[in-house]
Amino acid sequence: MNILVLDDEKEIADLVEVYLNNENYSIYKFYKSEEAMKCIDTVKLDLAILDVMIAGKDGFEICKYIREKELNFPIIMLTAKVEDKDKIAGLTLGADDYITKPFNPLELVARVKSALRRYTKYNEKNEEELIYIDGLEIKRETHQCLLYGKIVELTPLEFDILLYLANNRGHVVSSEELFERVWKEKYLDNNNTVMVHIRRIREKLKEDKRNPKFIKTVWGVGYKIEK
Amino acid sequence: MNILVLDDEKEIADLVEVYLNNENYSIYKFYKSEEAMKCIDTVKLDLAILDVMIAGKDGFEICKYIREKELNFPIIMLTAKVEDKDKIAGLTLGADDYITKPFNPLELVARVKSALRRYTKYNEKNEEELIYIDGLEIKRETHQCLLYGKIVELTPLEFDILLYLANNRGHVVSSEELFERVWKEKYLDNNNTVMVHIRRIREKLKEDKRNPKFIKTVWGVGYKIEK
DNA sequence: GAAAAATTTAAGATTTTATTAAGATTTTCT
DNA sequence: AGAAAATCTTAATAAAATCTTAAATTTTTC
Repeated sequence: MNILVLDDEKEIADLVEVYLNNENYSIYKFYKSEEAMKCIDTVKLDLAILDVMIAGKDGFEICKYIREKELNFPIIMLTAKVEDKDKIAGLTLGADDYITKPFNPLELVARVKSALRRYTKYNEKNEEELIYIDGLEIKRETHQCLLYGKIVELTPLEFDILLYLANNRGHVVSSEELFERVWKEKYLDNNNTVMVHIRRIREKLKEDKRNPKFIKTVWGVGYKIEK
Repeated sequence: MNILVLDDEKEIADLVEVYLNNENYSIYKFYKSEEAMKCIDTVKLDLAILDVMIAGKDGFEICKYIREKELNFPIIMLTAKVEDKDKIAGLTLGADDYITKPFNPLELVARVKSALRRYTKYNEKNEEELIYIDGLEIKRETHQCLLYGKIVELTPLEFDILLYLANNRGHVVSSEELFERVWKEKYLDNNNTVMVHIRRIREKLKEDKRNPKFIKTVWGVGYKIEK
């Protein structure tokens, strides 16, 4: 697997290289966007990790450039931690995933693997634009959710939580994992906000309290949606 | 759990020590990086808390040194308050988490716990996905257990116990070992809680009381699952 | 058959999850 | 910008499930 890494902070690019090399990926590492562009044109890449803020062409532009060549190419963006989530959302538009600095290298590795898996899967079948689970439709693109054909109005966080569970159906997801994936922040103790959201989602999905059909509780572990 | 604390501000190192001691961690506290390095070489540590700015070798270098020895070792960095978040990103590179001074000691404790949790989880990851024993399926990821294709509802401790026995199938495991591995606490005398759990597992696995098929009693020694 | 070890039982303690509602924050609308 | 509406977080309480304990019982060993 060939992975492009672009970051003008040398330390970060180097670190990423070390960790990904360790997983036996081939790394094409650049500190300047011009060089990266050249690489994009000449090498058969499998994934790109781009710093959003970079001199010259920024990550966003490069992302666009790659997407023009291949629509579903997996791209992970690196961003500095910013309070304004919308700003991040805007900047990382078009990326498959983004990671805020400073990040745990292991998390990066995990996400790289996940993005590659998704990509491979996509090229085999069609990446699930629409998830259908027993009467429940979740449309990723339009951020819509239908229950037996009727629209269920979910708030943004509710939608993200449901989507994450649905994407991982068959697996148990802990509150901690859910929080860190959806909120993209560290989970600290005594935080039952995930639980409250789960409750609201269940309510909106008209779940039977005693025996929920979609989101099941796995005691002591987390939540899951059955396969 | 052994935790290394390195900060040249004596007050801070001492404060961290007090709070972590209170959580029953063993603290190796140093004000100078040279001494800390010696400790790293000689003690089996579980986590390191490093001040970024420190005379001699700085936190970043020590971090690198530790990572060379063990790639995924959990490291938390302490940094002075800096406006530029990118700068922090660079400085704390390679750490799993960072905390800016001044910090709330309770938050530090929470982050320490979180980092240790993640580390333990990571180390558990590289085990068998699915264990199949003569009609019994144990799925680690989904925390599910099937008996002849039918779901057996196990509680968290029950699942962990069964998994431990299954991972060590062919070997006899004493109650004491089971307790210390599953509960991660010291086993004290007159403690038959393991036994009670074994009983409930056997019940759920529909074991023949006289001649259990899965979990066998090895008299005077412990329990085992045949290979 | 007696002693040691293992099992069973069930009640009370503890932990985890669910619910609720109020207050804080963010977004939308004018 | 300011008000209104929607959304999110927090904290307190309730409910449910699980875990521990201790005593009574059975099984195994010698």
